[in-house]
Amino acid sequence: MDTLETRELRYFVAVAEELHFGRAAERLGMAQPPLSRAIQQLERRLGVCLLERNRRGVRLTGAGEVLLQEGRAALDATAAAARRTRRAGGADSPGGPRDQLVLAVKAAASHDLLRKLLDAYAAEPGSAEVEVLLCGMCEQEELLRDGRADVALMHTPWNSLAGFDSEALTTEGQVALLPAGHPLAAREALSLADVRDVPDLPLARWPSHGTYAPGPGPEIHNQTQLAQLIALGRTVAVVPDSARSWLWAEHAAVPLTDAPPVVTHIAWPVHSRSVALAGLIRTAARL
Amino acid sequence: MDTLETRELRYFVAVAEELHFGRAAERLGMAQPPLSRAIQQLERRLGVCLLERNRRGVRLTGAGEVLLQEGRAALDATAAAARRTRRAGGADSPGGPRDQLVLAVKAAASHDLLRKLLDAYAAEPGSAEVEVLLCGMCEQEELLRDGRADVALMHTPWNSLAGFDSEALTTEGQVALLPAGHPLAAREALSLADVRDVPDLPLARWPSHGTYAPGPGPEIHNQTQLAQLIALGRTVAVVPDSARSWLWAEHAAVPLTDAPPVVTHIAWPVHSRSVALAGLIRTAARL
DNA sequence: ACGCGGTGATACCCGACGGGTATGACAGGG
DNA sequence: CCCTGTCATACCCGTCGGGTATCACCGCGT
Repeated sequence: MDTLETRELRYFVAVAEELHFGRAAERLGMAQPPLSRAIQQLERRLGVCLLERNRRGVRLTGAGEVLLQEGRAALDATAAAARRTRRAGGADSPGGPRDQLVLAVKAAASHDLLRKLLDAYAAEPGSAEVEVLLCGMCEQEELLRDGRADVALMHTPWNSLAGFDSEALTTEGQVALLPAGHPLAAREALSLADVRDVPDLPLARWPSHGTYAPGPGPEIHNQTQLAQLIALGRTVAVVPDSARSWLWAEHAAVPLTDAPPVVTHIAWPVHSRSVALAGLIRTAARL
Repeated sequence: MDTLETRELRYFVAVAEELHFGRAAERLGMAQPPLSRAIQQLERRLGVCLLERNRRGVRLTGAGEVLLQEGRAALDATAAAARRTRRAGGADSPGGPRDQLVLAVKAAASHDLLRKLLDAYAAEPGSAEVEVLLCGMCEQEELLRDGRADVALMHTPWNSLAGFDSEALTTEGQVALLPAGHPLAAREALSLADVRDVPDLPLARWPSHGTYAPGPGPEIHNQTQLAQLIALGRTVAVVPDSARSWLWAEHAAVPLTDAPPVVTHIAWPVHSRSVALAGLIRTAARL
């Protein structure tokens, strides 16, 4: 009577994201009429109007917004349950598959910290196998939530630690990454204001949870692209100190006096009770 | 093919908790054979053995433990989605039902703080209606997770703030609560060691997430019971300073020098995006 | 003004599957 | 030894989820 099925949540999230029954049905691999009916049944069962159907397309009501948010979280949780259970399968029988940990790391970030962590953990007696899952800019949180990863390296202020347990590992400052020939590249230090309004060098824009803030600068998708755009003199970026390890000859890095420090954390889902995970965290904390 | 239905999770959690198909089926309001079949299907779909069936009862495998843990979380998340959506229903239409917040508080704890908070918030312009949900010793976390509450007052070190956003409100010391006539009641201050091994007064035991640690003292379920047992000279307890507001004449409170301080937090689920909630938190932070 | 395209809703049918009842296989205890 | 209690199997049935065909409605073009 009052318990939502994951099927219903999947359907509703698809419709709420597409705002179009036909496209949502296609995405779900089904026909449109049963999808319409399913959403109507869902609305009846909840006793709530979720969608506002104007003859031209669909809009979310307030309750719909809530269900989109909460439904995504619930779907993540069930997906995580399935994945983690599958991975734990057989691990109880002695001689079964070794413990395995999936560690999510932003590609090209914290490279030497990561190497040190992996080396130190591998040297521990009884350590599990660690699979490194290199991901995009802000995906670690999603990967942890839906069970594709067990543990992640995260970087405040870009990642949010909300909803996870975490331990801070290192703190570093930030530098401005400029084309080597640029006048500002000769300075000893810069402030954020200096790099924000350079007329010929618009500040690069990083995605924040899949969307880009508006602005004049180019939209950055990965580190290679950023490096090239800077080398070409098209943009300037604010990056952590450790980025110096991948500087090109055409790059210059100038310390920033007032940029917020970047803290690298190791983070994991609350209530994780795996000995392998505990060992990795202990190793990380000792670095 | 790989997406768990909430029905399957409900069934498995019931079996895993009862460790008995018959009782689980009864609890679920269904017959035992379809339940057996559903669990078998679940195991086949996950490709994992979840239960070890000895002819006498059932035991969880390692994978089963994982699914019990993760499945509970997933069920909480879907229940929360349903509840919060229902509560948000109609709130979007102007003139619809007022915003409502459910605040979970341990019964008899932080009484004056709660009163101040409610008064201050009610005085705010545009404040929502606040329903106070008085709960047992450690239920706030569950209430927040499954959507029965929107926000809670929690007390470290008893409650865990893991998985929630929170803000610290007040810190207080702890006192030993003794029968008025007891020799220790005359002391100016006590240490934890003093109250731990009083031969004639075993330390009362509080439940921690539903279970009691072993020990000689009585198992406490609520504040009234504790007060009476102390007055009867049967036990001694360690409680926050603010408990002084409900002391009886037969009680004596003696400060403890080395007890961990009790911090009262206001906590809420991560990603909450309600203006009413934000207002309540802001009010609390200003107290 | 009229027809056309595109939206979501309705009508109807069918097969899958979730659930019930009856029964079986098997172990432990009086 | 049978009786009790456990979970698994066999079989039946009704519900309901999904597909196809179609409708009702609106905006827009000519």
